Amino acid sequence: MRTDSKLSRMLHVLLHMARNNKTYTSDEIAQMLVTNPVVIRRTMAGLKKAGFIHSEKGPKGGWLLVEDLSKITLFDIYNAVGEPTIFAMGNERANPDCAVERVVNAALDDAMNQAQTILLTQLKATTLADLALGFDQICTQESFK
Amino acid sequence: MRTDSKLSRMLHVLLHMARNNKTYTSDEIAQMLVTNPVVIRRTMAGLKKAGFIHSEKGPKGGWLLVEDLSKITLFDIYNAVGEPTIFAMGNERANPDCAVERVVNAALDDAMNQAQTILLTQLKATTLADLALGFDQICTQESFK
DNA sequence: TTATTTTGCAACTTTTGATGTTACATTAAG
DNA sequence: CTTAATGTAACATCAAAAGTTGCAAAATAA
Repeated sequence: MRTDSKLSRMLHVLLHMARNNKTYTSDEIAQMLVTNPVVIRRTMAGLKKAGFIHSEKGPKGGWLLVEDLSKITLFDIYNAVGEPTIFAMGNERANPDCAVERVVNAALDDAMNQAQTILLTQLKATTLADLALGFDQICTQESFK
Repeated sequence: MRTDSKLSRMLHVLLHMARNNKTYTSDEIAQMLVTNPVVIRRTMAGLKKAGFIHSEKGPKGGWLLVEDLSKITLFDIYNAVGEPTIFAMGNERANPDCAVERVVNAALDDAMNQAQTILLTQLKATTLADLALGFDQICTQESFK
């Protein structure tokens, strides 16, 4: 499969939404991310369900950020987009008959669990406000580009 | 794509090879892993190049482990099978024009790099001998199964 | 030297999950 | 009522891992 970029993309979108504080249509966002508006709706549905954004149908409709950036962690977004699979490698079978394979599985699972814990801990420790701050430090003015 | 299981599979094979200390044909190994002998040859070619195993053509040929388990780490095998991609998620573009996206990328890269470091450190810290020992502790006798 | 067994490997096919696309229903503004 | 949006189902595409097929090369044994 391809690399899952839903988390990355949604962070990108949310930071833009926060900066410009306006409603965006799926088409605008799709152009920004160089993709399709349906993909945007599909992914942003999760953010809506989580209560971070709001959507409105009809003319003048679109998407609007309704939560404070400081209250949203990267982990929250990871969750909101469906907790995508983290690893591209892993064990062949979950519950093998072979005892040798079980030992191998346990070793790899252990290493991967440690890595996953670090990753999720990092995501939990970072808010969108942190990212916005980082942005302000490297760039004064920039719209969608 | 599917989850890469080359590391897992090769660990499984090598532990069996060490236990029984004989040559195995690709067909035997393929049956053990429930796959195709060509897939086995393809993957084990990396282990051969790394010097962990030896192969012999013709009748009485096959694969033989030629390195001490205590001298092979899980990381060595990870390398030998071509350093498979670790993460199934990640950034959309490597070098985006958009400054917001660069900030997002940096945050995710940082978290993922930390996780990767932990994972590889674990793999480096574990030898096949460690796994064999773990096996002996949970099982007295077991052949391919 | 010939038949057999086995690795080596190129070229293709299949599988699987993310992403992309099309079509149409629904809803709100004017 | 027309237009501009979201909501969603159904299907198409893409990419990477794994699986297959076919055949060359080499080694053994008769």
